[in-house]
Amino acid sequence: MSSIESLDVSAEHSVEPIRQRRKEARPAELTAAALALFVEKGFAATRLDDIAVHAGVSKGTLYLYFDSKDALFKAVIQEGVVPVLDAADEFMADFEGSSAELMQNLMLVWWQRVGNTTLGGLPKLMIGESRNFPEVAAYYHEAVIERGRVLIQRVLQRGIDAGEFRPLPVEMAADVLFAPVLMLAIWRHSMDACGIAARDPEAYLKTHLALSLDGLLIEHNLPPTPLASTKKSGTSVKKK
Amino acid sequence: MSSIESLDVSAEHSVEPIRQRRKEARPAELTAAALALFVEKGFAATRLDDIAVHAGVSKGTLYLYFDSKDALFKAVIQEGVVPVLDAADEFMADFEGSSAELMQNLMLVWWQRVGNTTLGGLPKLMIGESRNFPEVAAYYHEAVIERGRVLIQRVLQRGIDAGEFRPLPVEMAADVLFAPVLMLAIWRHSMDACGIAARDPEAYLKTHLALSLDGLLIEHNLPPTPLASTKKSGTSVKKK
Amino acid sequence: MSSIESLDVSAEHSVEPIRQRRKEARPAELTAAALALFVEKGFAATRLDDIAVHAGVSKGTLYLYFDSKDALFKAVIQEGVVPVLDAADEFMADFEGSSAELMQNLMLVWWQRVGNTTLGGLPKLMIGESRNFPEVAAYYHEAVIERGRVLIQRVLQRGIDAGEFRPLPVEMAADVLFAPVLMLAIWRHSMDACGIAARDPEAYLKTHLALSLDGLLIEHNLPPTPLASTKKSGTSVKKK
Amino acid sequence: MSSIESLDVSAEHSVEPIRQRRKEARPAELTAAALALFVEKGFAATRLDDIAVHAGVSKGTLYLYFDSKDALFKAVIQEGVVPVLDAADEFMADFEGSSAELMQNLMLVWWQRVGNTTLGGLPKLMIGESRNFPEVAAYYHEAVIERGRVLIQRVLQRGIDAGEFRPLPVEMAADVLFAPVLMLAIWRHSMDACGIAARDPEAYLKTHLALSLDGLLIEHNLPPTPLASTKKSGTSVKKK
DNA sequence: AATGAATGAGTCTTCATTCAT
DNA sequence: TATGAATGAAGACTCATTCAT
Repeated sequence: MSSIESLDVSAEHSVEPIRQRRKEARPAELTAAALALFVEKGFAATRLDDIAVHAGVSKGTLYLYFDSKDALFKAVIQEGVVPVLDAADEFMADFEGSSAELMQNLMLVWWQRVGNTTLGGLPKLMIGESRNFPEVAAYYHEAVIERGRVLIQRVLQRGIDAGEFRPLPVEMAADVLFAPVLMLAIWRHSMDACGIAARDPEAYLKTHLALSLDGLLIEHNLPPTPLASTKKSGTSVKKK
Repeated sequence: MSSIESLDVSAEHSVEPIRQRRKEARPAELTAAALALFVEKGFAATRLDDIAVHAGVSKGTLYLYFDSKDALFKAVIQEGVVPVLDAADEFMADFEGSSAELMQNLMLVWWQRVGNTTLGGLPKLMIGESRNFPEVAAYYHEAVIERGRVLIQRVLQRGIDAGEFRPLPVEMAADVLFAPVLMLAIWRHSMDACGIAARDPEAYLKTHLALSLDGLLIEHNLPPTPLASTKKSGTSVKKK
Repeated sequence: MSSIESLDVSAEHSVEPIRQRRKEARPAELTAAALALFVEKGFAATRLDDIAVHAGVSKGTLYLYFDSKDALFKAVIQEGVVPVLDAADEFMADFEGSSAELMQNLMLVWWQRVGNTTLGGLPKLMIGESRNFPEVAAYYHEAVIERGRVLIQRVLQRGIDAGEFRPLPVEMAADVLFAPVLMLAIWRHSMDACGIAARDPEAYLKTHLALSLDGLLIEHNLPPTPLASTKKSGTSVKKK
Repeated sequence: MSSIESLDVSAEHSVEPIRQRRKEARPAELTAAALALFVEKGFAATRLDDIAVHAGVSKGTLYLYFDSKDALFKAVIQEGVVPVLDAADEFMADFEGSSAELMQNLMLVWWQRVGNTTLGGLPKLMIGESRNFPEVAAYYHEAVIERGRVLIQRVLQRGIDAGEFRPLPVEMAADVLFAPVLMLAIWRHSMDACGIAARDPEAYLKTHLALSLDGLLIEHNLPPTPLASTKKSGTSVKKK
């Protein structure tokens, strides 16, 4: 289901002798180099030569591990996806505390463990290449995006069920809430990288959370009905 | 200052013979075709041949109007930026009503006039190519991003001054607030275009606005102090 | 006999109204511009665009007078050849004086009227393009080179017959004698034109004539037999 | 000073495995093929494809050794210059005999070792391309032409000092004396190559030498003053 | 397993040539 | 007659891919 055409690049985490360790590490070194360059220049503009140099091997060596440039791209995504999934699973196992805190932790942790790492380039990469690699995009969507969405949706539902959050269309709200965090990661690998600095990430995230939790308005005039049905409530008329 | 090398692509809408009309319209036709393909495939993966076919001209014709593929890219951004600036200027001239309504209008109008049009692809394009075209990125940043930011910041400040919005670090908040709208446009030209549908844009924006205005929490415990210092919220009851 | 394929570019020297004068002058203006650029850059490296600009017309106009770039080249050679032939015919009609003076005049006049003018570029041009335009080369050879050779040969024979010059294989000697003059013209359009100055032309020619007439040696030990049969005489052993 | 950008084409004739031998020989094979075609068609009219075929490699291989067509041209000149310099140095080391014989040897050897070989095409090539490659022309001038000139000048001076040659402006005379030899090489690669045969080289050179040494005139009337002032000669009788 | 020389299909770019006006 | 916009075949150059070592 969630496997691209060729999953033969899967990393088998067996316990082999030390001498083999290096050999086994090779593919990961290659995909790491490829990821960095794909994120920087885009898939088409990245030369295999550069990747090889970046990884400290010869160009021919790439073909010992990957059938083609396309296959390398797929492997890059695949390898990048795995740790994200691991991190996601690890999370939310048994969190005690308010849903607001949970939400806050979720975002901060994502930023620290994913967004602010090399993997933070994946969203930019997939955004740029999804139309050129629809199958990979589908895989990424299913394996990462959808899972991430569900995760946030669960947090939202948790808050709603606990009477902490207002009733909301969780599917929509989840996307809206994650967008600023995604943009932070995207920015870091685009504008940011060419001298146009973004806001301070920590403060940015803090603002995002505060805004999301409390909203802009000082005086709220919220109806008890769920948001989905409140057509005109968004621009609620204040008493003035 | 904020103009790339050649700004001579200005379209003077004089009343000339039909054949001249065509000649003058050519560059715009070419950049339109180029924009569509650059957004779809990325700069490097787009062949000039395809652009030419898309525009209904021969390959050589492109070189009558643009010195190189790079120059064409720059022109695409430049041409795309102009209408956005025009729309921005036109906006916020004299709006009567609450700042919340103003904010809502701003986003809806941007979506209808920019995000949901061909120009909506520009953010995706610039995100993907900024590191390959730093000067163009700088121009785009200055001419579009910064102006857009300031616009939102002004709306926020307007609301704060009127006692409608809570005091906020407007610079941060502006970026946070625009991120979901940007992501909507980005999504439309990436995942969306390869079958992975996003949420319904209208509903998505509505949720975003509702969330931004009222926040997630049912019970707000907001201190009168600026947002940056509000750490542990979520327990006490708002006056209502 | 001495016509290239298409001789339809021949200039008809009729006496037409002034308004036509311009029209008639066109081809000559075009070939003049072409000659200058062909000599400067070579045939292949010269763009018709440049020629048109140089001649102050549009590119399309060239095709009103010449069928193709090749045809233009042929016309350039043809036009260049005519005045040279005229000058040659005019010369040597009835010269009174020593053959040495005649030879001297021949060379000086050629330099002044041909070598040192725009036409002086023809040798360089033909040398560079002869293998790409064998027919043109053949025409040029027959119409110019061979006639020039014969001219010099006649001067030599005149001197020999008058007992002024030693008996020599006139065919060989003619070529040898004209080589330095040709090199002077060639140099002027190659090295000379890029800052590497040749010797002063006048002094150079003077040296050439003196050398040709009197030779290097102080003490000559010439046998009365013609040069062709004097195998070892060139390195005549001086008594010492 | 007199080296173009890259002089790293030096061929180190070490004793390496066969495959390495080939790798090292490649650049020379490529420049050899390029020289042949550049001389034949000129730089602009020669296609890299043809050079590749001529050298028995693929088009891409050329780019393994040379950055561009221009770089290949430079290398061709550079490689061609080296053996000429070597031959020149080797020459005139310790020659015993008359200066006339020395001059004769110089010309014959040049013809046999340079003019009549592939390298004989260099003059034609440089004449045709000097204005398109001024820096290369400057290098060629300094490294080859100027050195050749000096060589001949030294021979002339040697003869003058020994009382064998008349006092002459050696700089002028050297150029004049070498011109016919150069023309012989130029001719061989231009007219000659398209069916218009030149004179027999050996006989041509012999005539050149005889003429240069003894002059045309039977009766010399040479004043003891330097050649530059001998205007009207040809009447009085030499002592014998 | 690793290399890097060699390949050639693919892309950008140029420019001789055409043609509607 | 003259123009210059448009064309497309041709050529320089790149780079993913192969393969002998």
